[in-house]
Formats: sequence, structure tokens, C-alpha cells
Amino acid sequence: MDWRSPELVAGDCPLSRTLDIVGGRWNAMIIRELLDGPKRFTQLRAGLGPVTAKVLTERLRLLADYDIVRRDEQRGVPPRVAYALTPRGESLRPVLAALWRWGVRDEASWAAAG
Amino acid sequence: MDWRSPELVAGDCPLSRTLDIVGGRWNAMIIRELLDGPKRFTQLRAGLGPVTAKVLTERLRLLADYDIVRRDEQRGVPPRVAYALTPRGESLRPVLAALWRWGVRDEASWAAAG
DNA sequence: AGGGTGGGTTTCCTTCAAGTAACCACGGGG
DNA sequence: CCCCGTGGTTACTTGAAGGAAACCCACCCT
Repeated sequence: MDWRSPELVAGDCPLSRTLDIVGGRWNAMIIRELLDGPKRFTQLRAGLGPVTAKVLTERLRLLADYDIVRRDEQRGVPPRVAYALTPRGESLRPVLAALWRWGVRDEASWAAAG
Repeated sequence: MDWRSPELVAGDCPLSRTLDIVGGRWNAMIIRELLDGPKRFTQLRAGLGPVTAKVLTERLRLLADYDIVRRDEQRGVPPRVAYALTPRGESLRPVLAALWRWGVRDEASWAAAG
């Protein structure tokens, strides 16, 4: 792995670009939910705990702009909207897996040490 | 990978705990610098681009609290302080590598599509 | 006397993500 | 008639992160 490149200094290194998407308070957890398969707005809210509708809408729109999630609106009453990962979103699976694994292993060894 | 666990809803799922450390504007890039080997304060500043002394100090102290970096102060005039990764910090290497790889591959395919 | 050095601290200010609360359209059910 | 559920929107407020600029020690060199 070559951690060096000219533009890394300018602040748009690959790390930062990935973290623009996967960082932040909710994005990773939303993607995690959708790695299970498509879900509707209310299901996402339920799976994410204390996220407000405003923030969830915001984050989903942002992730849609980034072509990470796709929004499938089924008209009718009441309206139902399903969210699913795009291929680009799916491609984040190994990244999320790495983050998840570190969190799990670390929790264990951190507790063991103290 | 089992993306489910009871406490995931409470917001302290393994993903979030890893991102507490690796997320944020500078943390990942600081760790990236130190994966090259120990560096001194000024070297870090140089490698990171436009980070102010205040913020860098802040981030380094935080990472030290998390036992990700170790601070080696060599007294004298002028004072010299070296920062190095702890084993816990080193263990983040695969995580950073995954983030980095996604950023690189994505940059390519994103540009190709556009 | 004045400047450079390394590794900061302090104060102030701006920005932005997130939270709170209220509201919307529909139609169905009681 | 009024509320419920779905998937939001809008306006307002808050808190924390981050940046800018100035300053600090203690010593060396000129």
C-alpha cells in the first residue's frame, strides 16, 4: 500500500473521500441497514434508533446524490418508498466489514485490558 | 458477518465506535502519516497540509487518550516530541487500507462513468 | 536587540450537523 | 368527526468542530 500521493496533502486523499461518504453520524449505519437488503423509510428509522425524520431524509438524499442508495417511490396511499443500495453502495461492503471487525475485536481487547 | 446485535440500535454499534476514532476531519490522516513510522509534530503538520497547530494538538491528545498514539517527549531546547502508533493504533492498518482502497477504486470508476 | 526554533496555548469567531417541534397530503377505519 | 400511518417539509435552536491570529518559553545565533 502506497500511502503517498501528491494530492494527499491537499486534503482530498482517498481516505478523506471515502470518509466523506462513510463517516458522519449516520451514513455508515444507514448503509449497514441496507446491506441486509432494501428497506422502507420506517424500517430504517426503526433499525437506527434515535434518528429524526429530518436527518434521515437528509442523509438518504445525500447518499442518493453520491449514487450510494437508490430511492424507489411506489405511489399510492399511503406512499411507500423503498431504499436500496446501488452497486456503488454494495461495493462499500468490505469497507464496512473492516470497520465493524475492528470495532468488535477492539471492544473485546479493550475490555480485557482496562 | 452478522450486522445485528442488540446494542446496535443504541448507537454504540461496532461501526460507530470505530468511526469515533477513525472518522472526523483529521484522525484518519494522522494515523495514515504514522503508519509510515514515528514522526514529530512539525513533520505531521507538513504531511497533513492545512491543519492548524491547535487542531493537530487536540487530535493527537485525543488519539493518545484512546491509546492509538503514544507521545514521546524529549526534553531540551527546543523541545522535541515524537508521536508513534501504539499496537492498538497499528491494528487500524487494515481498516485504513480498506478505506484507502475504496477511495482509489471509486475515484477511477467514478471518473470513468461521470 | 532582534530573529529563529519546536511545540504548543489562548481567545475569538464561523460553520455546519444535528435535534426539536410543528405541519403537510392522502385516504381508511372507528 | 377525528385520528392513524407514511414519508416527508419547514423554521428555529443548539453544540461541537474547526479555523485565524496572537502569544508563550527557553535557548541559540548574529
